[in-house]
Amino acid sequence: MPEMISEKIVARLCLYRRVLAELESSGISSIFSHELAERAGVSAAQLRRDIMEVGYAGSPSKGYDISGLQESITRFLYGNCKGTTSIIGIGNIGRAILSYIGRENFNINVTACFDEDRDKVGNVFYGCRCYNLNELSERTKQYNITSAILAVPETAAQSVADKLIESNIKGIMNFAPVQLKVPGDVYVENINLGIALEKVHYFARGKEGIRY
Amino acid sequence: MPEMISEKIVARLCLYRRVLAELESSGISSIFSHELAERAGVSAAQLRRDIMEVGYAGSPSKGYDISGLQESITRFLYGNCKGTTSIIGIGNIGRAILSYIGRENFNINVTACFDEDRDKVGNVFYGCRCYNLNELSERTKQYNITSAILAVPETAAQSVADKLIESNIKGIMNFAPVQLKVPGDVYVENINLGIALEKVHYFARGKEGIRY
DNA sequence: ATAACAATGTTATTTTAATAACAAGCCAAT
DNA sequence: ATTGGCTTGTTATTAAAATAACATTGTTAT
Repeated sequence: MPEMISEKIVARLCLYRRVLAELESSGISSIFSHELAERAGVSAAQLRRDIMEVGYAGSPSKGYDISGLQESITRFLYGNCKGTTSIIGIGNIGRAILSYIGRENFNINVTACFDEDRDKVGNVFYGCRCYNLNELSERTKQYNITSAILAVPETAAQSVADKLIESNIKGIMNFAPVQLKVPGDVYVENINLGIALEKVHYFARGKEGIRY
Repeated sequence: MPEMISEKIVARLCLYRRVLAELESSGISSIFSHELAERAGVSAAQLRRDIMEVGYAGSPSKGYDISGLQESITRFLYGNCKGTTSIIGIGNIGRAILSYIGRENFNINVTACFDEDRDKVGNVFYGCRCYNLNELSERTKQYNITSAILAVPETAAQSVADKLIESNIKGIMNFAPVQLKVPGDVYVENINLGIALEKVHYFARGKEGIRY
């Protein structure tokens, strides 16, 4: 990957890829920028500018070839390597995301999951074996896992993150409402559902000047 | 609320409020902008600019009064009305967020939840009674609910959203990977966990030029 | 063949967000 | 008392993102 691209563009490329996959399975073979843009909920200009980044060329008459563009975006996002990740903490959120990822196809495989609850260790959740948390480093290296989904309680988040980083993980999807301290080469995506809900409430109240 | 503020600022204000609540419960009474900023993971300049929006004034010598600032942000975000929301779909994600919201205190109360599974209807999940989905409009109006958490399967998302809008809901937190079509006065916050995971994978791979 | 059209790829402009800069204010130390 | 060194609140600057504009290209119809 030559140079890094902005988070927003990456997120939208993932979105386009998903829309393209749906379109492909419905039998369409090509699509114009404005149509694809509408389905993705973005403007046509923005979509074209994003696709410029991956370097795929459509045709002025046919638009974009769906399978070709899809493949091109996939190569851009994933290169040669397929994704391997793990989930730490098989509580409500851990299980929710596991069921979600298992169902859909993201080119990302949840290779292992971890918990310290003895009732969970050894079981298989949605096709994914649960290991004891104290095997975290060992298994992470063994399976060459490079990112992790952190779904442990707030109090444990930083110490587990530290172990992950020791095990050479470079990306963390963090569900704990804590600002993790990580080295500069580790990417953290914070998912804070509480804050998202507060946002919804704020704009539900205020949009269009509605008062109650 | 005089005029609308950007989504990003709102999200950060929610974050500050949470950090302030933690600080308050640990007995500290005032804090400087750079300290609060560090705990929230933002720059001091940005924090001060954000706080400017809510119109709270700190002191150059003491910094911000923690309870005062907290109260001020709360009033800005919530006004006089406390939040009432509902969850539609008590599957894995629905339960996860319900347990999450129940545990923490966001000034937002999950007043009702809905599902069409007869085994769930009538039960109480994390303190929240589950109603039949066909009572959605009725209950939403009855309890004066103004936002909703949409955690139903992709295929049902749009039709449920339509019912919500009919019931006068103005904010939706949408977990379904679909671009909902809603009127302009309805705010939608899309939570797409699959895309978030793909982002993590991309940056885990690319940051600092690491290749494998 | 060629003119007209429509969509692309890319550059230019505008808008928005983040950073930095700095005057004003307050306290402590002298 | 007054200077110095902090902070804050706000304005100015820079950077980033989104939008719009447009020249180019390929296709279709005449």
